[in-house]
Amino acid sequence: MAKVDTSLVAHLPLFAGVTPEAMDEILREARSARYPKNSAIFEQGADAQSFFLLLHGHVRAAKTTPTGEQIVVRYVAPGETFGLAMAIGAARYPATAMAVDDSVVLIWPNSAWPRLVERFPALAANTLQTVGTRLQESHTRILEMSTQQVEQRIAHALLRLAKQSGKKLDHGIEIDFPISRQDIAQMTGTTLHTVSRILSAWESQGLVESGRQRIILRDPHGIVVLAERSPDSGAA
Amino acid sequence: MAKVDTSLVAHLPLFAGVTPEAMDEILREARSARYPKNSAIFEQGADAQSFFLLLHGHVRAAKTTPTGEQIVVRYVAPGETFGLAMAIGAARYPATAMAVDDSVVLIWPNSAWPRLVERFPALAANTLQTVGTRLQESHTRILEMSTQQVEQRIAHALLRLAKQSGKKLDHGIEIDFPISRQDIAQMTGTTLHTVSRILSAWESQGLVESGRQRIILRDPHGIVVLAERSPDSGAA
DNA sequence: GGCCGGTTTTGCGCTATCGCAAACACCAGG
DNA sequence: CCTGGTGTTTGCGATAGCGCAAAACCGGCC
Repeated sequence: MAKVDTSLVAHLPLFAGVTPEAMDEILREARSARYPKNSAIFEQGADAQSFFLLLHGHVRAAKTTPTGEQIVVRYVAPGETFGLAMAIGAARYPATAMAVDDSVVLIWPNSAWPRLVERFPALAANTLQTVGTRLQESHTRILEMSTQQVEQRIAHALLRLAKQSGKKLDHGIEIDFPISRQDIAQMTGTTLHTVSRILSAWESQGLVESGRQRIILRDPHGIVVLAERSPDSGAA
Repeated sequence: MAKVDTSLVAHLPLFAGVTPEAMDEILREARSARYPKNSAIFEQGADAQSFFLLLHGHVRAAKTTPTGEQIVVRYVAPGETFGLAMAIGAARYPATAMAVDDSVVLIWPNSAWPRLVERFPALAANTLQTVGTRLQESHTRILEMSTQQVEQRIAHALLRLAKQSGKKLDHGIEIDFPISRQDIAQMTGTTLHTVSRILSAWESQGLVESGRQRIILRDPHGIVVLAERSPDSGAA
């Protein structure tokens, strides 16, 4: 089994307050694995047997309805945990995780969690913090879906993606993994058609530049303005 | 300070795995307080100084936008915790909590949390579980808002309220606290007008009976059917 | 270098739902 | 018993965004 370099992950929020020796012990329980682009890491409804820490790449967590519609729960960036089903008391994964880029993850068996938490209570506290933050983000998303129109929701979604996984360019910010109109629609509760229309409009205003599964925010500040615009103060 | 009876709260999920002596110690750090109907317990944005456990009554947690719109994050039922801002690493309350009925709560100062968690690690684990469950519920809500129409969302919302806080009647289930059309609108991302129209329609079909801040599900199963109906399979 | 499949764009009608406004009902208080 | 006020019902446009369908595009692969 590949040895994981402690220094690469010790600074992550998950391990705040954990000593280097403890890190060794924690990492000894993990194995690492590589998932190629577009491969599934786990499926919604499957027995939750492991939890994960993303080292490289990007992972999309999506939830599917009985009728087949999907929403994107979130995009996982390097350094973030995912698949914490058992930590929160679920026997099955509530969503599907798929690598949207070639990705490398650390994998712990669920059985290790109770032992780790007992030896390193900071892990539970850190995880609680993380999950709490995600809960708040979910509430914010609900608030947006309830009170804002599609254009504003898309603006917020892109800004968040840019902050989380944006690559600074000379002029603008590029979202650093492949993302389609459909994906954005599934993040904002709309359809790919509407997303396409809005991005086209933005492109003609010089706010963004985009193509096949690729988006560059050319005028982030202009998009912030859009995002905060009240529903009626529309354009001419 | 009023002494809290251990036996009343020891069975709650929050205290799973905590010994009776430990319970004493935990409860010694709390005080209890009574909030009359329609009084605020804490306000969104205020310094988070305490966390809460609801003993009696019902509390509404709501989030407000800069422009004044509100959504209901959740209704808190007896036995549930709320205002856990600090446990999840927030310095300020992300929502406003208001008693919708005369309510009694236990209050711990935030400063007690680190100490309690250190002495009773089960608390952190239990809280993680709770927060995780709420996170999943939030995702479900986002999924519903993204994929279902208003009527189905209202159906789901009422069914959840009935499960959480329903009082069984001879014929039907009554939601056991005052709730307005506006409240339901704020739970489902619609307007009180639309809620009113839909409830009126349901009433004429004998599915519900409702009045001023009062709702009785007369045919819960019929509402389940509505909730699960696919978007197009509409009525005649 | 041409072909294939997924992605994006765009037109067009449709409708669920909003938004406003007015009329009502009901409970609480005096 | 009357009255004020909050919550509810309902009518009637207005419209944002959906849904379908078709065409254009783009990139990688053979």
